[in-house]
Amino acid sequence: MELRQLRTFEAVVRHGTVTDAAVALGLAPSSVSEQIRTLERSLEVTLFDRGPKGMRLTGAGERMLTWAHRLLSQAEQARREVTEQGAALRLGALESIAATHVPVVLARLSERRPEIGVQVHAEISRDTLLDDVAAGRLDVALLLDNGDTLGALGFEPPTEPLAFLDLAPVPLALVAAPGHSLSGRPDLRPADLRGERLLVNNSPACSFWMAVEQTFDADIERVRAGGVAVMRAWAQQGLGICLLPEFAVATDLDSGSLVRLGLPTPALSLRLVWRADRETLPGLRDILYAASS
Amino acid sequence: MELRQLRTFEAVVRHGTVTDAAVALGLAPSSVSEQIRTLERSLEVTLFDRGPKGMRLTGAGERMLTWAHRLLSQAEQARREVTEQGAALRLGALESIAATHVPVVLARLSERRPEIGVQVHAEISRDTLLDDVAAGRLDVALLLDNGDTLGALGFEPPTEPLAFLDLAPVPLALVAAPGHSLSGRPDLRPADLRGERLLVNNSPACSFWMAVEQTFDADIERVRAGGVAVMRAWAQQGLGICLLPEFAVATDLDSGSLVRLGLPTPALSLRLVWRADRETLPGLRDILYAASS
DNA sequence: CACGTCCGTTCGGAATTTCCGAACGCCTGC
DNA sequence: GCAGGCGTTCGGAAATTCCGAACGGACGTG
Repeated sequence: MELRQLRTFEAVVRHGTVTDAAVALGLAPSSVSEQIRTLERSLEVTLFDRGPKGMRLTGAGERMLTWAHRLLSQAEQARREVTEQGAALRLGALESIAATHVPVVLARLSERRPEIGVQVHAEISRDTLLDDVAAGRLDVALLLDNGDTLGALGFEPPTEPLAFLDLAPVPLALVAAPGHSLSGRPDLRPADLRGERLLVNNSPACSFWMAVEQTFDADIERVRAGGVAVMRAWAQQGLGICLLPEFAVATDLDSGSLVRLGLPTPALSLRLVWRADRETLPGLRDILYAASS
Repeated sequence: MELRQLRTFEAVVRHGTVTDAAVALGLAPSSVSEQIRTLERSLEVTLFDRGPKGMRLTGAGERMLTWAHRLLSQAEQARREVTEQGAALRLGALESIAATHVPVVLARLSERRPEIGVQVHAEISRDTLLDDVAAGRLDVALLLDNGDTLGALGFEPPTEPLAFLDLAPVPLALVAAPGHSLSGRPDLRPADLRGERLLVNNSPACSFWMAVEQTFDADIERVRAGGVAVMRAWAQQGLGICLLPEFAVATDLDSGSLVRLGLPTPALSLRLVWRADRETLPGLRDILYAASS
């Protein structure tokens, strides 16, 4: 598997046919066809269903496309960073918060120290994120945690010395469909939820799931929904209740399509993490200063 | 910039010299040197300071190393995710043979290629089974047929190009109750059965019924029994004769509760079917090899 | 139903890339 | 001064990539 094949693969997906992709790539269709075949053989999977109207992705092809985008994008980022001599600070964030919280941090930093360049990397896995920080591949990471120690939410940080600073609280809300039997009751206790179905997302490693484990006993039924959007939708339809960050459900709470249940929930913190021995890194103290409230 | 160059680059960093990296990579030092030079030219940066003791990273090289690790690691993650989830071969079989023949095929495959995962789907209808193969929802199907072409038994295969391999014969036996007037007579002809009642099962689409149609004239009375078990029971009680796979009546023949009539019967074959254009499917050739006698 | 068009694939051959081995220059240590 | 170890250059071999021609399949049109 080489980047050249991924570019070809991605071009076939984008253009829909080997023939059009070949035109776009400046290659003959047979060359494109052969590259795809070679890639499939090296991976030992079929990436496309061939049809008279062109190429349709298989399930494996869908998964490959996600990776192809990422790898090609990062290869281009690599090229840019390596060739430009600017030492931008490399900030990693989980995809779950990259869209919502990273722009706020960047805006604040840009306002106070506009000369500091920041390069953002979205990661799927917190472990990978922290490993990248520990190994020096990222300068800082932005993630959700709570408590006084790194990992108090329930995950195991790497053994390398990591320091952190909490930038902002991230309140959570336990929400349910309008008219839910528990809505309107203040001072709920976890025991009051006995018999409820608690929607959780895909992964026990997710911050929200960990927050659920901090809040509720194991005997409350967990139902795996997909991501945050699915959880919200199911909650709206009365299929269960769920614990989500307030920012994710603020609109629904305002419009009445969801109601907040009166159970105290743990707050998460937006936490910046870096290697403790890297505080001499140019710009790090600046970002710490600039990014905090 | 290609992944192969990044692997070479990373090896030079790890081993410290072009010469040692070449040994590790199984290449000549000149090949390694040229790959590094080519990479540097494509990025338009110098990645190493050359010295008498080997290669030392420049600043750009340090930055490149971070990316090289990430890209190579993610390429490997991509490979694993794309191939693993697709690795299970989807095998469909009719329920009528799922219990009797599929375990044999799976056991044989597991013995020879234990790393190939198979996901079994039992189907009720052969048409559905073959449609699933034609449409790519199943990788292979296991069914009963005979003759040199798909469908020679009497069914109509889909129009998509399907290939097949016969794995094993499935002999049939024409059986009747002990003491039947035709028992003990060798060299029976179909005409000898005039006046007999021929037990058949529920569906003309069933392989056994189709085998009956291949063997007997339409003027021999058909009596619909239920499934194989019901047919066997009725034959034992002298309610008719029936044509069943030997494996289904072996015990009765041994114990004498049924007797075999001396009429040559067509043999069925246990047939593996797949899309002809899917032979690049990982594991398919392996399963073809492993599953055949 | 025949034909034309568009699709992807195969295959032999040409073009290009990669690799190799030999030769070389540079630097260091003895 | 010399030997050893390093990386580089270069001509040639080997491997890979690409091309064009030919083919078969599917679909749409008359």
